[in-house]
Amino acid sequence: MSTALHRPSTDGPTHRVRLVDVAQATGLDVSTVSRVLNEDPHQSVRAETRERVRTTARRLGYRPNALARALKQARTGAVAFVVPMVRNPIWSVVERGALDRAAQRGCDVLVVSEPPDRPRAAASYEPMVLESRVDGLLLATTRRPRVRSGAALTVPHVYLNRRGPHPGHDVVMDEEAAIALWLAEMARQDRRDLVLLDGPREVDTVHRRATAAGAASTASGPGRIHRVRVVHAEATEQGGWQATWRLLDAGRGRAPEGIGVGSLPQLTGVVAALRAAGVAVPAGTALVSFDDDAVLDYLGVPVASVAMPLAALGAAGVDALLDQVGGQPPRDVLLRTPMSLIGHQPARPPGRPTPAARIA
Amino acid sequence: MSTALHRPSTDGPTHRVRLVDVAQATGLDVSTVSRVLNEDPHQSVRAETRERVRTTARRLGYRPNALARALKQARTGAVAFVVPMVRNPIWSVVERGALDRAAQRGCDVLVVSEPPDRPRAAASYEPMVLESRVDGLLLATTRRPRVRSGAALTVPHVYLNRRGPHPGHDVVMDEEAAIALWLAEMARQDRRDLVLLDGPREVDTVHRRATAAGAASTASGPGRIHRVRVVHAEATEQGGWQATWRLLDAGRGRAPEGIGVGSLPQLTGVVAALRAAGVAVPAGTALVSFDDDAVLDYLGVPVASVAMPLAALGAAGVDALLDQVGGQPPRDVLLRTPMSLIGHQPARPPGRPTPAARIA
DNA sequence: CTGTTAGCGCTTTCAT
DNA sequence: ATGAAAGCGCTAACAG
Repeated sequence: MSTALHRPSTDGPTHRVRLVDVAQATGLDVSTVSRVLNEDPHQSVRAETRERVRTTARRLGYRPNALARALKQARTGAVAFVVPMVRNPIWSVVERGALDRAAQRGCDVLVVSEPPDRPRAAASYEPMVLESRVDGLLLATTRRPRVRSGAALTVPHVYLNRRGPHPGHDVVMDEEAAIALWLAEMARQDRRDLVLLDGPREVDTVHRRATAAGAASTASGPGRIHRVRVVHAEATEQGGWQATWRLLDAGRGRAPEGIGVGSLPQLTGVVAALRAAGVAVPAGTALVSFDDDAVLDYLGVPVASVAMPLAALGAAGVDALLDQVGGQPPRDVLLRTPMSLIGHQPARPPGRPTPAARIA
Repeated sequence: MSTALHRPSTDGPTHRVRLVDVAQATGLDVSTVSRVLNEDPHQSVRAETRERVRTTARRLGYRPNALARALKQARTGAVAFVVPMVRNPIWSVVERGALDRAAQRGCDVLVVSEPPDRPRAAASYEPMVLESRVDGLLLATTRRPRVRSGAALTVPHVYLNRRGPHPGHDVVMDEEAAIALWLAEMARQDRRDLVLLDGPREVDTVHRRATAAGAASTASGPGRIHRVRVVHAEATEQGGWQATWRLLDAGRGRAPEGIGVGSLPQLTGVVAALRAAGVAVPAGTALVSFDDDAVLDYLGVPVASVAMPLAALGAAGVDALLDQVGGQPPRDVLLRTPMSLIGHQPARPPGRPTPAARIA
């Protein structure tokens, strides 16, 4: 009794409230209650009844059992988003875009993180669908899906930010345009000895950027880039650090006039190495990051970045996947969102005159 | 026919394989098949039958329907891990620890990311359990659970790395010990003017570190720290940057002898500010991070870090939660894993003599 | 050792 | 406008 005093009238349910409980409380049949609560379009229910059901359900704190509903409807209303568990912050932006779009479309997203040291084949996630845990797969696996890796997946799926072994399931951004943007800016600055420093070739985005950069390198001519070397390294601070030193050694201390960097952790390593080697940025070497992030303002040197449409990528992936789940034939998606090069100046001490103000 | 030629004999199922399909194929009853496949301890099934079932199930590619099983057993075998969607990489380590332990205990983890700009109350995740999506909640919400925020959750749950409004549900690390470790080292180096630069007070870990630091500050005496100021700022690069400049302004250019930094993004901002201000690290100001990460080797200056038992935290959270789900009474957990202070020297150019080698 | 049966909570067709 | 009943795929108590 003393405890009861402290409890609200809508008491925490010892056993969960089921549809039948609502039916009982209102004196109606479960089917009627179900129709009301699901706002069945074919319904013809008296407004008074409808109100009574709604009120009672709310009072009892009724929550539909997702399991039973999914079992009956043969659809879970959820998709899995397989994402590499990396320190690179870009994925949280993609995830955010996917979550928001999925919420709009009344669907849950289960994020499945894949440890990079234990990469799994895309097919190993198929059981999640076969076991009715989710309706489809949004695949951004660490390991690049190999063309010859056997049969296509038999469940609804989309490869996000990478191309799968078979056409019709890829949602990707325009990496070639990103490379072109970088090269155009370098050409404008009359920088001709360039390096693309990126992750392992096995990553599909890297592969596409490297191919685009290589093609640009061979297509020399008036006003064209003369030389773009592609360097692969681990997508870590250490990878960027070591690769930069290798470049400096190979150039006998002469740094490339421009480096495009494929990932944020690598960029940290590159900046550290150039600073340690005494290379001026951007005077000696101009840096461009293919990821955009708040940290770019705090590297101590000016860098530019290509702002890729990451949130749109996540949203497009959800759209493509849910369309497949809904029975539409799969299709490839190339995001053509216009991109731009963003300059990042090192942050300035607050409350102090900026250089511009000083001049004025 | 031409397509059939290219398909393996274990064809992709147009309709999923159910238990009844396996039963039919073996000529047995579904209950028998179920017993075999679940390795029912009470089972007494002929070894030959058992083998036949297993073989057939594998051949047909049978996968149990998780929905039906969970519905019947009134248990999903999954827990939700609510984690702030932040750029701080520590959470991926916690997550990893949780995932591994959950896998050991035959349980799935659904990661639910909470956008920091849309913080939600812990109670808003209760429906996930009431709707039978998961069996329990591992809560690392952005917003600190307030003591007066109403009734306790009625479902199995654990607050991870923060304390909840009611005792018995907290799994936390020893933040006080971390602060003590830092202060002891500063005392050893005879540094007496110290600052703890940390996140917003609303974050429980911050609250506990700030309290511990404040207590140490008042307890002065022979060999004790004389002064520890606590400064709160956003847990971003910008937060660390701005707070550092405020400190420098307040000290008329004199930097604190030591700064303890609560989060990695803040540390980046602090290092950038000290570099811009020309403060020598560690000679003028010694930096200690309460997060450990690979990036610490690439900041260009020596820093130390307190290695917190993050993976163990995730594992302990899963243990505590699954015990609750299993019917045991909830309990608080304080991780007493011994911690140590780790020194990070800036990375050195590869293939060049280290200072030690140069001396030798 | 194996089969029969009931039922988890819900949706949906059909009947009234 | 509402109720009755079947059934989603599985497990577990009970029969044989």
